[in-house]
Amino acid sequence: MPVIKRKKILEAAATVFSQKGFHQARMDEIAKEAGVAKGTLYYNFSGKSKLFAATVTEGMEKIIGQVEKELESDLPFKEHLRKLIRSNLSLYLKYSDLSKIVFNELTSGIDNDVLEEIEKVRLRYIDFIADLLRQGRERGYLKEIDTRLAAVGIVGFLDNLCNYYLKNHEMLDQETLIDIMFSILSSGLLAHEG
Amino acid sequence: MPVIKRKKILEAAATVFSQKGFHQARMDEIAKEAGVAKGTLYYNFSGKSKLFAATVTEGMEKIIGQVEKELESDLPFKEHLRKLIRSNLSLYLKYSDLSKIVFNELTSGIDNDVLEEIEKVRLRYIDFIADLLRQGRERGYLKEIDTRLAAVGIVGFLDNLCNYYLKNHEMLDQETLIDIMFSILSSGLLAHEG
Amino acid sequence: MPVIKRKKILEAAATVFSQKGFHQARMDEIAKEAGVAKGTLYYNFSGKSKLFAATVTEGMEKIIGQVEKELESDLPFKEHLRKLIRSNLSLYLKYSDLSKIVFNELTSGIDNDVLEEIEKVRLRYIDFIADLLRQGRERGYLKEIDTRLAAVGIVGFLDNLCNYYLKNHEMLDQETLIDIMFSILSSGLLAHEG
Amino acid sequence: MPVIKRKKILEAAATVFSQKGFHQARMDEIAKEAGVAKGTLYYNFSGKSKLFAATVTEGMEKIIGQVEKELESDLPFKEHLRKLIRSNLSLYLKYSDLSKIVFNELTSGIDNDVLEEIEKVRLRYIDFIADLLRQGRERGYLKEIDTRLAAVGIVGFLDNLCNYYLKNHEMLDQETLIDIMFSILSSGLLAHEG
DNA sequence: GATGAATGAGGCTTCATTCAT
DNA sequence: TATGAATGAAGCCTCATTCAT
Repeated sequence: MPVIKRKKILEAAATVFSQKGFHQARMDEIAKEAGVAKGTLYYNFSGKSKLFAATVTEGMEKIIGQVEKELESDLPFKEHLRKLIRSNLSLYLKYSDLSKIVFNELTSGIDNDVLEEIEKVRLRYIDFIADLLRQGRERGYLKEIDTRLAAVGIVGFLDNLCNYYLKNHEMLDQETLIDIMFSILSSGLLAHEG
Repeated sequence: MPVIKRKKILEAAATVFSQKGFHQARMDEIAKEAGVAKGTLYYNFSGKSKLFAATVTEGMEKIIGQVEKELESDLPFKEHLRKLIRSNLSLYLKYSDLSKIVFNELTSGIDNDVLEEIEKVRLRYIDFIADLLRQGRERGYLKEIDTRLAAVGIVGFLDNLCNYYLKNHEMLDQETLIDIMFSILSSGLLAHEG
Repeated sequence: MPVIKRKKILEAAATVFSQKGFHQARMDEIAKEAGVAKGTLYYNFSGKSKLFAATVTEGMEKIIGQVEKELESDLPFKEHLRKLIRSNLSLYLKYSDLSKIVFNELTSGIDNDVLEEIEKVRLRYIDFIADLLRQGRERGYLKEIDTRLAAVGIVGFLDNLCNYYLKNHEMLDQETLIDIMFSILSSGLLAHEG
Repeated sequence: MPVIKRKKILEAAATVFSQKGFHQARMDEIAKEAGVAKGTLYYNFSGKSKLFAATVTEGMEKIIGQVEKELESDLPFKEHLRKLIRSNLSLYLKYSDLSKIVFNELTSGIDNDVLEEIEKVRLRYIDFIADLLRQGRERGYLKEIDTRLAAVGIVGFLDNLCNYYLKNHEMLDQETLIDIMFSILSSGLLAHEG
């Protein structure tokens, strides 16, 4: 009920989980970060796994929602693609904590049902992109390829590069990065197709 | 000296680490899997982190070596790219244990020097690909792009798709997957360039 | 807060540490002796070394406090000296556990900061005695000697004899022992000085 | 048989045991210090405890022998006492390693038979001093006191001060220390006896 | 005689979870 | 609702000892 306290906890959890990863994150630390007693975590969430699941899903839902919103407009497909890349990058940087969890913390040792829940969020994002591609394909802008597979590849491609940028941002201009990502994804690596 | 015992341990470690992840892997289990006493692990490696590091680096060196060997021939660049994709996939499937570690287990909580060692292996692979691209670019087959960045993106792209294939291989033909990966990487998503 | 539980733990620790010494004392055994779970030890003290330090310092503070109290009165110096000897003996016997630790367990292998803390308590006792001597010297009852050094010697003298008495008390009357200790310390070994 | 190897091991053991104490000394380290393989320790001594016992007893026998030799002459008792003090100090400083063991490492956790063996050496030294005193007493130089008890006290007195000197030798002249020790032991603390 | 790789019992410590208040 | 003291299972690691060579 006290939605504020729940939010405080989830924010603290996001911070700690992303800094330490699931297994290294300590309930103690999350409680301290949230400014509540450890018991309170258990009063609001049934255990560590469930707190983790809530953190990830609620966080990701918010992010996906933002990407969707930013892509609502009715632009030509190429612009859509560029915008997706830009949004993905800026949100990755903004919520790098959460992103790292979703894309790197899928190791086992987490309750299976929790893992599945997280996988579901991942898939929601992939399907959202697949949908984007499908729309483009239906209008003829896109090759005739399996859009789900393409989306999987794109997410890996973007994720790896965003992560690389995060670690090396001093050596790399953001717009340049976006240009490169767009160039490869739209027309590939080869010098000229023909 | 008994290189065989060392190898047995590293193989067992690769199995367990990839199944459980670093933090959930138990030294007990690795010892049992290797058929040695727990103390033997510590006699040969100074601790869990170091065993992990050895597992990953020695394993990856082997894999990278294999990819390099398979790509030694003097094919046209497009064929080289296709071969890279094919090798990457087959080795990913063959050594999926190790691959999962390197690409997913870079969470914190591992000794920093170990993490750096692993990162070094990752970079070796990326630089190997970047080199491949540079050769292609120098002969004019490739766009004028930052080859390091392209390599980072490609690795993420391939890794995500290989991993997806691993989980869904019943729904997907291997050659089809290779075709799609090649198509996107070589000429992008767009229907026609120009 | 539950000062009672803390006290229970410290008492159990004093017992076990003095019976087994620092390195041979087992946290398991201390917990059992205290009637708490092993985790409770760690909830109240950050580790074995810190528990040891607390046991020693808190125990010794109490003992030193008692000696000081018993010597508060304004007796002539010779009576003071005799009283010191008597108090030292009776407290050594009463808290032989603790005494053995402080005077015999200063071996290495204990955290250095803990060793220093213990050394500090030892010095407090030595300085207390040195002070006693200084007062006597100022009033002319005592030789003109370095009181700190004398105190160090006295403590060793008393400690060794108390310990000897502890092991051989059936062969030795307590008052006789006090007389001997007093005799040597006050007028030395020689038959007649002059 | 190879008395040289045995000696090398015992010297290494003395070094390591005195630096680390019995429980913290590692057989590995002793072997390394001695320049032999670990198995060789077990080939020559049946275990850690026995090696410790041999180290202490053989070492102490040597030291006691030296003190006895230095006191062989037929000096007046007072000179004898002063010489004892001087020898005790110089040997303590020379073999501080061993001394620390004998006087501080009598914690339990060592095999009981080994402890008894060490205690026996301690007593030999105490009895040697008691003998010295008895001779003096018989010639009328000494008070009519229990010489065994006096010896126990003297050993504690000297040991504590030697140890103090060892830690604070920069602040203290050796001859001054000997004077003080002699003064207190011979004529006590009081200003004038009468 | 000598070696050192291998062992495994046993220690310290962590931390998710519980529950009386 | 909220707390935080208490728990104890479980993990990493050490090291004296053994034994095949």
